[in-house]
Amino acid sequence: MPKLIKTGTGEKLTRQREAVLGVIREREDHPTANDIFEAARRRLPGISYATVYNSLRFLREAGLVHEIKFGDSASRYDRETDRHDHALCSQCGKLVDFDLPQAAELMKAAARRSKFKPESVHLTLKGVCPDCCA
Amino acid sequence: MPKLIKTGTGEKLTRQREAVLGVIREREDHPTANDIFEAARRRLPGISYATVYNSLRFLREAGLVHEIKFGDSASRYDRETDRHDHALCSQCGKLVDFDLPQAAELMKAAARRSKFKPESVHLTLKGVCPDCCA
DNA sequence: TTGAGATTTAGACTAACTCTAAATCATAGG
DNA sequence: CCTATGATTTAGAGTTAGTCTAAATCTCAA
Repeated sequence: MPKLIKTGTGEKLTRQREAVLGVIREREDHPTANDIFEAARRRLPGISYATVYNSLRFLREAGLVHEIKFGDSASRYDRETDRHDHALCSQCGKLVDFDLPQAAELMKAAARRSKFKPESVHLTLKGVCPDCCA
Repeated sequence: MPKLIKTGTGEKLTRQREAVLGVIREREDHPTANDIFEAARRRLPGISYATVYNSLRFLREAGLVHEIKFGDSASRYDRETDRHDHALCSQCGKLVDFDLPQAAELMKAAARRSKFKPESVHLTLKGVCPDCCA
């Protein structure tokens, strides 16, 4: 069902990789590698920690999952692979996806200012989420 | 000379903290904690690794330095404490500061989309720096 | 001069990965 | 059906960046 973008010899969507992808796809939130390891172990009891990391790298390079790195603590993984931005709640730590429609112009403006040849932009909003505001 | 923003009992700009601040202030680039440790040791030979980290936390909380965390590898420190954005070269890894004048509106737009009460925005451009472009 | 609190120090510890080498698996050729 | 070649997985050791701890040292007001 999932289309592999990545080609090259011997890069298959194995049982383990499928389990990891399944875990990420069925979750609404943004699990860490460790969360994924625990959930994947429920589907495939023998799966190892290293394999989860290997699978995450494979899936990321294949464009099937998106890795979010804030410097704080562990990377989080996201089933949403289209370009988008993140809002991080300063109270509860919740991470929410959103998309800024003006992203393309934004990238151009940032490129003009920095003199870089642009490849991608990512915006992070820090603030208080609706739940914590209430 | 540096104004302490942070007050509260017993939070002094000690010799060690001043050395750390001095290292950051005299550099054009964005050193890691380890770079800072090595440079600070040249000024204050006995300074310990832990003290550099303690000082960096102190200086950050006092608003005297800015910490940049990309998920990749170590945090970097920046003498520029005003709000600004970063461009990261995908070829050579160089990190450059720039400022987007429309940041305030941007924050509002992001807040609208995400429904968060905004506190700060940060934008990261990935691309190729002028040196690598040439 | 003293002593209470702040700060520094060395080094142990931790979290989050990454690496390694041996075992296992998948499959194309015989 | 066998086999062997390369890809993949595994357990566990290693690494990196940073935090913690407890003892030593410093500072300064009383």
